Amino acid sequence: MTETARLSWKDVRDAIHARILDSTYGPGDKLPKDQCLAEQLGCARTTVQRAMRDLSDSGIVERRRKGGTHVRADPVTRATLDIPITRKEVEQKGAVYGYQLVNLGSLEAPLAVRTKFELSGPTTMLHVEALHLADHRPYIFEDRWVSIDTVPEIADVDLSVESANEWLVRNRPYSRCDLRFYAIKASKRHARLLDIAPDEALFVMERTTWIGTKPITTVKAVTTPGYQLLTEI
Amino acid sequence: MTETARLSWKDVRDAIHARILDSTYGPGDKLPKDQCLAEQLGCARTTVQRAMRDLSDSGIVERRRKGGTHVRADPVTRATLDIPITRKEVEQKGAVYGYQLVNLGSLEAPLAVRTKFELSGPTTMLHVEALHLADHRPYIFEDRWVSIDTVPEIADVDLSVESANEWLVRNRPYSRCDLRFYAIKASKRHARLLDIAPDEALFVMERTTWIGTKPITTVKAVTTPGYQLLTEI
DNA sequence: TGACATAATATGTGCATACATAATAATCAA
DNA sequence: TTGATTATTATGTATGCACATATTATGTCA
Repeated sequence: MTETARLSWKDVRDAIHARILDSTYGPGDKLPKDQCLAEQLGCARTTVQRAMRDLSDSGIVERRRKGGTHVRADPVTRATLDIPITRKEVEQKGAVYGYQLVNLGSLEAPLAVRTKFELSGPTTMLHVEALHLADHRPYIFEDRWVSIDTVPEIADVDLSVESANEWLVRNRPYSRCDLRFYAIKASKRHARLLDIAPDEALFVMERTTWIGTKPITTVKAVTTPGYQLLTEI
Repeated sequence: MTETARLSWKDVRDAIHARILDSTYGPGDKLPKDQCLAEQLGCARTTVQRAMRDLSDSGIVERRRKGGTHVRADPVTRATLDIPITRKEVEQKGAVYGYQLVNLGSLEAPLAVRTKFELSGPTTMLHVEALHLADHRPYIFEDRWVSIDTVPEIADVDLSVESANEWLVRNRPYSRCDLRFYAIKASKRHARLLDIAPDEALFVMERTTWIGTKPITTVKAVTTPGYQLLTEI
């Protein structure tokens, strides 16, 4: 009944977060310095530091050397997205995964692709179009360009059997990844491939990856109507 | 020329990451234990721990007590999304921000809303529809429900002047937030409000927030054609 | 006054150490 | 063989301390 267990950094984080939530410290306010909070709460400064890093990662506070710690004045909604391999995603839902190569060829990358990769000159790339199926129905149509320079081994992969999505993600780790999400109206070709009505609204996920400064792949994943992307809870 | 500067945890992280990238350790492989890596690299275990936590947060490795550290067998694309206040987003683009209240009323929350909040009984909530403008053109249409129980002060806010988006985010921090993204076909009402053609494909962001277990607000932000959501670089 | 060097300061990092915790492996009883 | 108990082990956490680094505040000189 005298001393309870020592404080964990999560306790400290929650204590500080609670003070922000109950407006003890409002948006833009400066928080006491680590050392001070450590004394107030009865722990080491290292523990406060650990807690603060978490709050900072979550976008709740901002820290600057010498400047101190402030509650973010313009809060942002910060979330972490996990995009799994499509096969895993389908299996996760309890559906049967299927894969179907639609089109494959080595050709000049269009300007849009070169722009994504920040390439200037003309470049030949591998173009792969494929369907991912869930329970034998179209699920996602992927339109992919792969850098032959960076990933020459892709030529030896039988893309009619194994999806480029899976092979690349397993064999070609990346060091940089850009994502973008938007909506498009289904073209006639999309409608035919995905077996839906034309003019349907489709959710699109675009992903571009590099290893160092060298481009690996860029893929446009066109989902079927009803598809939703959720954040982790 | 004997001893260089001591290793930073970022150096250690990059060294380990490099070994994963060059397939010294492939997907699913077990990594040496922290202590061992610390000796190999010439630093304290704490430093390896710090590096490993970062790799773990990035989804590159998985760690389990006693089980050790493994390179993720099923890599996921993990990214952090920042969704700012809409006004800030518009101003960031160098456009003039505008706001326009479309509809306001206190009424019975529909089932879809109650489901999102995991509420069982009938509940009266504040329903707010508003337009965010960029350079005097419609930018985002927001369809929002606010819990009057949790946020009674919302009744005193003049929502014809200040957006609920901004007031809530500044005055009502949340402890939990769910996000979902998808595409819809513009209804006639959407078309009229957003000044676009009907049947256009629109990108939608839905956000639901709680404080503890108490619901705060759920909002469906319907964007105009061409809108793209990007990850941070 | 303004430019530039200098001091002060809050956060960031590295390390040694001790102990906590979770998950596995080993052990032993029934 | 099975099932419960116990030991082992790799990661996780807390602490004190010293020093690094970035940034602000101060002071100095032209």
